[in-house]
Amino acid sequence: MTLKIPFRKQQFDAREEAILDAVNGLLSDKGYDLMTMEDVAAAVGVAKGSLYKHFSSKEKLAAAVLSRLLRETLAVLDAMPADWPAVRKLEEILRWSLQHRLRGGVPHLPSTSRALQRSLILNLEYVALALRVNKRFHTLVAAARRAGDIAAAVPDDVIVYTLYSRACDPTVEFLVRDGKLTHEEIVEAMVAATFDGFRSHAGA
Amino acid sequence: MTLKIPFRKQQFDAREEAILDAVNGLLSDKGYDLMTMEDVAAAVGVAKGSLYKHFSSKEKLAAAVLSRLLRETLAVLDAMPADWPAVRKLEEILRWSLQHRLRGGVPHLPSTSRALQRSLILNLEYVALALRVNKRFHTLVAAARRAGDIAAAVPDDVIVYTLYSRACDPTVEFLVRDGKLTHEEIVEAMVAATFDGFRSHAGA
DNA sequence: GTCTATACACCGATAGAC
DNA sequence: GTCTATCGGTGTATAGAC
Repeated sequence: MTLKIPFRKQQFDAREEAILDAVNGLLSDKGYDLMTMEDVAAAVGVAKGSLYKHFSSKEKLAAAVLSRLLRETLAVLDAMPADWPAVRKLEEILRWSLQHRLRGGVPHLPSTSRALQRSLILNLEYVALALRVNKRFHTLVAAARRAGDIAAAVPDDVIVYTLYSRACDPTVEFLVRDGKLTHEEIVEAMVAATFDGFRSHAGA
Repeated sequence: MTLKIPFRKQQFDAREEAILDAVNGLLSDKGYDLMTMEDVAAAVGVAKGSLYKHFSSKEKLAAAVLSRLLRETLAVLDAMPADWPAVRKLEEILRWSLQHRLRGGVPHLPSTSRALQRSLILNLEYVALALRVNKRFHTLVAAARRAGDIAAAVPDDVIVYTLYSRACDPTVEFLVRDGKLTHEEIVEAMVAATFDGFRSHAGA
């Protein structure tokens, strides 16, 4: 059997990727509510109506982008050396999230828009991926706690949710806007603040 | 001279307060973009058009609510015992923010809506208040650092911005929704996570 | 000053020509 | 499958009666 892929199909897939990339940028820039289908069409360079031949709704479009992000996250987790301590893995996943966002990626949490949140719950693919990511995070936190690396005062749920929240923390935007710190310094400062806190632990 | 305030004026002011309270609730619930003037009118119990006799636009309305919140914040800062260490004051202001939000208050940061952000920059009263609050925060952080209570790895800006961000951290909503922790436990866990971090500092 | 009614703009989604 | 044109719905803000 021949595996040749028709040219038209290739072109279609390429355009679909371009659409996802455009939505990625717009989503991280203006957010879901303020992003219009016309914005997307203009960014890709096609007519508004044509978008609906690829994605049947604005919600499906956003879900596709966020699902892609979750798959990337799982891939990053899989690529981590098995001998790293769990707490190190948690640190690295936060570091990756922040770096990814500074490169123009979408944050994990779509919590900025109630409308988007509600539609995502109905999206089977997204929910399945989100559950897998969430399970991986919880497993890591539990392992880190068994190893004695996690503070007793901070419950597991707080840690996992905070990891998501940090990925869309507006602090990043403000620091970038100020321009006093490099992207790398921003990432390291936020990782340090998250894992070791504001307080100095030098003295007693 | 008589200081009697006309009845009509009292009624007008009372209604204005009611409007601000309604917007406060809606803003913390659906956010700026999804909140419509009809929502506000329905919550207050007046017609949509009547709102514009009090506030000339939706943006002014939101700015009024957020300005009121900033004034409250300044009042809380003023009410703190002068002999508290600066780091203690920072901790308390975060604690107050989280408690205030759990009681139904609006988060400080309008960072969820680009549209709101842009209009606030043009609002003189709001900007002036925001600058005052920001200055107070920076002064406290500088004092805490001089006292040796702040980690060297975390710049002042990161601390101040994070204090704002924490006040509207979606982690709070998720923890409330899960229902495993009481409001008080949520506040303490987040304060602990923010100031002492995830990592256990028990061992070496 | 509060109401009803409406002007005006925008957006998501669809229809139909090519 | 991509375009142009448009429908239906919604939201801010205003006009005008009372």
